[in-house]
Formats: sequence, C-alpha cells, structure tokens
Amino acid sequence: MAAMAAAGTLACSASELVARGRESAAVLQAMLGQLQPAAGAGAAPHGLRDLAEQILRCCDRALAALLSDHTETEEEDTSRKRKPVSERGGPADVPPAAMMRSSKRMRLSRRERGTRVEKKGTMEDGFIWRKYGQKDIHGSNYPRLYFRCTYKDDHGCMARRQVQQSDADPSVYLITYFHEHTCCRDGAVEPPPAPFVINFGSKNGSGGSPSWPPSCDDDDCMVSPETTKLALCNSPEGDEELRAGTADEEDAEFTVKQQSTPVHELMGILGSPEWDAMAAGCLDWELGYDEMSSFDVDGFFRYDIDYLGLL
DNA sequence: CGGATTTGACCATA
DNA sequence: TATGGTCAAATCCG
Repeated sequence: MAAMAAAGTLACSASELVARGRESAAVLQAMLGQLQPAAGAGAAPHGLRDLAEQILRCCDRALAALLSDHTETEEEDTSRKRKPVSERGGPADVPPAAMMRSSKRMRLSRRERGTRVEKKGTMEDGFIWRKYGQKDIHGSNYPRLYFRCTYKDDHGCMARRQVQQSDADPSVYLITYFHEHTCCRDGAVEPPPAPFVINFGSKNGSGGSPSWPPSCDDDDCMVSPETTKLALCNSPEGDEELRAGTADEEDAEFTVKQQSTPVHELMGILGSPEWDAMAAGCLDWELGYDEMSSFDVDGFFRYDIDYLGLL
C-alpha cells in the first residue's frame, strides 16, 4: 500500500520533469526553426530539427506512459465493480439499439485522474480535437467541454481532454488530459515536415515568421486542420504562461515561463561535449521505457534547462 | 454532401 | 438523487 503511494508520487514527480523537459525541447525546436531563414553560416546543422522533434516525441511518450501506468491501475480497480452488460439485465422493452449504446459507453471512473494543465489565452495545444460534449458544471460559471482525438476512429487514439474556463480568470483554461495520443506513433500520422518555424519569442507574434498558436480572439476558436497538421505530434505550447500538474495533486503544480533565448547562445552549445551528452541522452529514450528507470531524468532536465538559461 | 459541432438523453458513480 | 461523462440524432457549415 505504501509502496503504491510511493510509486504514485514518483510517477507524479517524473511526469513533472518530463513535462518541463518537453517545454524546453519545444523552445529548442523553435529556436532551431528561427535559424532557417538565415541559411548559410548561421543555419542549423542538418538533422538538429529532427533531433528536436525526436526529443518532443520522446517526452510526449514518456509523459503519457507515466500517466497511463497509474491511471490504468485505478481503472482496473473500478472496472471490477461494474457488472457486464449481459448481467445488468436491462428492461425487457429496451430496444436493441439502446442496449448497444449502453454497452459501447466507455466511461471514466471519477477516480481516474488526468493531467491538468492551465493555459492562458487559448485552449489550443497543437493536437486536433473533436468536441463530443459540453456540460454545465454545478457551481461553475462556465461549461466543461469534452474533446477526443480526431483520429480516434482512424487510429484508435483514445486521447481525450476536458476544457473549462476558470471562474477566477476567464482567460485561463483548465485543461485535463486523459490517455496518451497513439495517433502519432509508428508513423500513423506524419510528423511535421521541416522547416517548421514557431515564434515563441513574442506575445503578439510580430516579426513576420509564422507563429504558434495562431491568433484567435474567439474563445471557441478552433485551429484549422491545415495549420494544426504541422504540429500534430509536437503540440507546441506557445502561450505566455503554462502551468501543469496532475489533477489530484495541487502541490505538484509548477510554472514554466518561456523566454526567448538568443540563438547565438544556443549555437555555442552545439557540437560541444555537453551537447553530445544531451543528444545521447535523448536518443537513449528511444530504446524504450524500461531503460528510463536507470536514466537520471532529474539531472538531465536540470542540466538542459539551466544550460539554455530558461529558468 | 460529408464532416464537425450542438445538444438533449442516457447512464454510472458518489 | 444529484452530478458529471458519453452517446448519437439533429443541425450547421464549408
């Protein structure tokens, strides 16, 4: 019992670290993208953008794996309490169609926790979501919106999210994620083609290069598929502020403020022994989740973030 | 016309 | 029984 609690705490801590690393990787990818227009002496070495994308994908997978580990355990516990449809014995006059609907209904246990993210100004996260429901929540001024992955049918991606505006600050969206995106694994969905430039540096997106997220005044504004396809697996979260944590761990939240780092500082790292060590660490992630148990995640991300001067 | 969204109903859980 | 999550028919939209 205590071991399970400890494991849960460890998973929360690790997911925070992975999320932080993911933010750093997104910034790194953005900076590499900014190098593109200046092709020549200052241009990003070939393959670095691919590496940045790889880091992002690794972080996404690791985060999803960490979360699914303990949420699936909880699901097992609650599912045992649920009677199979055949045993529920619905009313005799229930039409077959209604029974079919009932059996297809896959509900989350209220005990099942997702990953909570607070986003300011937009609910966009780079993934393509399909809204499947909306509900007025008792005691809340704003309805809760329910989304699932657009590729649920195509690739069986079970990723879902719930979005609700904050009562305290309507410009803040409380987003809770459930399950991992499987739609961008194994090439099910093509990763963004290079070059892909994300402008993280300014809040107003000025500067001429394409920016993420696209400007949108309407709170319900959804990003066009043409735009979103470019970031399917990377989900660059280019908001001025992002807070993330597990939905049941208030104290586990942390804040990441993204800043613009001069490109020349980044370029100073490339090719150095430090960079090689960082790259090797990222590539090792591709070996699988088992290897992560012996990987110094905390040290890696502290090193990464400190070196880039993002904190 | 096909895909996405809306919305009322259904159902599980606390 | 109240509340919240999901379904699916109706509707909207490009």
